[in-house]
Amino acid sequence: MSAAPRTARGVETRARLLAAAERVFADHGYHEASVSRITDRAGVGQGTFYLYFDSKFGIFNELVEDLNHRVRQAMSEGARGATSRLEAERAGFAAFFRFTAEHPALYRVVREAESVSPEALRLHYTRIVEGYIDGLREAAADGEIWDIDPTVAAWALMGVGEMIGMRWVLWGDPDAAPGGDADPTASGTGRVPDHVLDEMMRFIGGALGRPDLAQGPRPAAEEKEES
Amino acid sequence: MSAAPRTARGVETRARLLAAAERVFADHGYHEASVSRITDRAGVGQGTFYLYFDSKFGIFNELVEDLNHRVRQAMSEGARGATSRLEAERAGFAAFFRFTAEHPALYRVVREAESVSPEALRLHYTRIVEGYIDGLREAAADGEIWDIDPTVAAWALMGVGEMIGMRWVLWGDPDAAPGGDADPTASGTGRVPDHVLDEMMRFIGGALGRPDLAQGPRPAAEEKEES
Amino acid sequence: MSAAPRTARGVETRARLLAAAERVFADHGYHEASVSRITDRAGVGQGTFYLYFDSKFGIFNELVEDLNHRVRQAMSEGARGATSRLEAERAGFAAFFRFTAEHPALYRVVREAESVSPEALRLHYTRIVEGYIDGLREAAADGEIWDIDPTVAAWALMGVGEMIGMRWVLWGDPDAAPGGDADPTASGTGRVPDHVLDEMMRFIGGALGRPDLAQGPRPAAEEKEES
Amino acid sequence: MSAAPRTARGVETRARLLAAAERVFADHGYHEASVSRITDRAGVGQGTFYLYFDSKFGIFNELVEDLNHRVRQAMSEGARGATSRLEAERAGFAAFFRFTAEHPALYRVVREAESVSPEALRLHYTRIVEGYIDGLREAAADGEIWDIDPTVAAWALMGVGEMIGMRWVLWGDPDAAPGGDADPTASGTGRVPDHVLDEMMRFIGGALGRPDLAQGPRPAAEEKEES
DNA sequence: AATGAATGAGTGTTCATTCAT
DNA sequence: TATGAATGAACACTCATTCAT
Repeated sequence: MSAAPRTARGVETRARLLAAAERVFADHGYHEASVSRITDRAGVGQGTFYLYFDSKFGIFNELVEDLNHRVRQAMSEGARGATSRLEAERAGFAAFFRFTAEHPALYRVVREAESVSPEALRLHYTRIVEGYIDGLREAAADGEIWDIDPTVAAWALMGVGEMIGMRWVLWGDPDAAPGGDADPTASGTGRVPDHVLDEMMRFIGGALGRPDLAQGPRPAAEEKEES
Repeated sequence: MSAAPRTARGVETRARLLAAAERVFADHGYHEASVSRITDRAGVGQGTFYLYFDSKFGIFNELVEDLNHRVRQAMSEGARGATSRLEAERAGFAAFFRFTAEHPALYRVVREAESVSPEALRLHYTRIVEGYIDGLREAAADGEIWDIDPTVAAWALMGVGEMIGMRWVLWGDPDAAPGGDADPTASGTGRVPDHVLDEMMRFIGGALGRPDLAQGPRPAAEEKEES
Repeated sequence: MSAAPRTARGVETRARLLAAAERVFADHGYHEASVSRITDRAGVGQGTFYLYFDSKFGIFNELVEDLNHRVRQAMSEGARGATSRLEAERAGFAAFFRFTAEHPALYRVVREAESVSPEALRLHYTRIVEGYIDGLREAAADGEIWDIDPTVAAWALMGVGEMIGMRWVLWGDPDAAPGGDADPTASGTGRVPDHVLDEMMRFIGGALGRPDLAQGPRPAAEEKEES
Repeated sequence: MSAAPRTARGVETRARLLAAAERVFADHGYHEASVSRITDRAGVGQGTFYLYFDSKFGIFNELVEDLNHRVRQAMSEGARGATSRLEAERAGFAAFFRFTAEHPALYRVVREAESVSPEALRLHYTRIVEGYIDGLREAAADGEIWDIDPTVAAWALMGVGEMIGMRWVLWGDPDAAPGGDADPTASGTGRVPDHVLDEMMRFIGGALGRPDLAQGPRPAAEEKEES
């Protein structure tokens, strides 16, 4: 049975194990990531692992929880300084992409959770979606967006962020073509180019019926509107 | 080394193995799915597997390829009978969700491919996205949508479909709440309620700047607002 | 149950299998050599193998037998044209080394036979040794050699030939040093340099007490010493 | 990855595994010797094996190395007490045969190494030969033997020892005839009869041109010296 | 005579977990 | 608190052999 650490040293060891797990899970995926690899990277003995975690499955769930907490915090912090709703929205996504770039484990771990711990997976997505729903409700109340069903819209937004992040952050090289001989796992992590972020925000703006996002940035759009 | 079957009996056996793999991978995920479970379900001996596939990894890749082919076919077939672009679009998504419901392996296998065979994963998404891109280019040329970057928009659409499908088809029960004691893996597969599909199409319509999609349904929404 | 071939085609097939086995056993050793590799190389189906041989073990024994027969024939043929006993002796060894170079399977198969078919191994060595014994008896009767025990001497001669052959024919490159990064299995097969053959004959000549062999060449060696 | 043991218990376990491997490889040959047979004999679990050795191949190489070390030590220790060169030489061979009798693995493992680990095989023979070469050089410098090429002579000596050892020590029963129904693998290990050792030393003595070895025992040899 | 499909026992190896120290 | 030794179940994969055609 694992237990909460009782000493400062214990706290430190536990944290080292969790950090090591994030790296190892991100690099190898859940099944290839052995407990011994985690303890090696953490610089502790194998037995020590079981002082703080019940099982490999246990640390996995805790890690998903932890990442979920941190990514949501990063998103709200990212949006905090914004002076307008528009800016805040964009800042939230940008923070999400930044977090993804720094913590590729977020993607790898979460996607693999589908088969490892579906429960944890649901919790992760649901929590983020709930944040979106709240924001959408507020915005709708302020008349800033259409009256689109906030739950559906929130899941759609989640999907947009996930795919754009996967494509541009995780896969990195914007010109990466499947079949290329570069090792896809090694493609490192990039960032979302400004252009892509712009277009994505236009997509979202239009979707939610925000004239400010969808049409403001683009005179070209107006021509079209007229046509 | 695996080889193509040379007799009718061999063709039959190979097909049985592939079908069994789809089921087993969907039920257990890649790593929990043992070759012997696949051969058991196919009703052949363990060694027979290796007459037709190089490895467990090999059949996995082939399965991803196969599902990719079939889902794209289902989508274009679903859209074929449509009389308007609008209808076609909606029919394509509906076909995707139907396929998902019948082949939950699509999700489970593809998502796990992130860590099993990233190359296959990229190929899968990229091929679908390419279909979207073509459609978007055409629509833009016909003046039906804004001049949004088709690549960005296509990935965003992919994300919308993926998340809506995951939420409503894969998780099934629309009211499913994480933490419920129902086994999430067993929650079976449902279908996307019409209301959700409607809202999703409005989301997409607005995103792409299609007044027909985005605004048509709005009056209905207004009633709701009033209620 | 295997059977002797009844048609010309069958004779041909059987011979092709035996030749393929020689190559495959030489290249891979007994255990790495699968029956299917043999049938592949012979260009026949797997089942065909069992028409002519009882088992993998069966063809192995037959091959050892076959090689034994051929190497002994090569040795006596090699010696046949010789005009003096000295020349004949040398020619016999030279023929042995030549055969070894052309049929590396002889070494590889025979040495591995230690653990595969000790019975076949004994038979192989014993037959060759018996040839030596006969020759030694004759020579002793003619007063050409000491009265050394012919059995002991014969086994010793066998060892000399085996090791010199292994070192210079099988390992090839005379300067090959273990630990070099060249693949030892690929070092191909060489031939015994004249100098080595000379020295070996002096060794044997002295051992058997043949002044002709042992001392004749010495003056040449002295030049070398002086140079 | 295997690691060196860090505790006394670990050292003990590792040694038990190596000893068990020697027995099992000797009894069954490399390929028939399963890791589980080794661990069974060592009285440890299967997994324990991989704490100390990388693979079955790894322990094989280590065993060859180990046996090589020990046989060379046995030979030089055997020769140490000798008061004359003659005695030392004979004692060295006798020690070699004794070691062979106690460690039949030496032969079985080394001969099989031809196909399992040619690199290890070469190293083994080369190291022993190098010892011979050194001895021959010294003897030549002291004028005790002819000026025969020491490398050729050393390999020849190696062969003599190997074959005599195989014939009399490994096959045991001096009258053993191939085709007898006794199981050849079970023929146990015998010792080289004095008579055989005597004759072998005469063979070698003559070969190297040592009057002390070749002629002492045998008046017949004197005729030759005169010629 | 010839074949290729089928088999299932057997092997090397990994790894989450336990436990004595 | 920490550890490394030990375990054994589990798995991917191979291959000699059989058999229906």
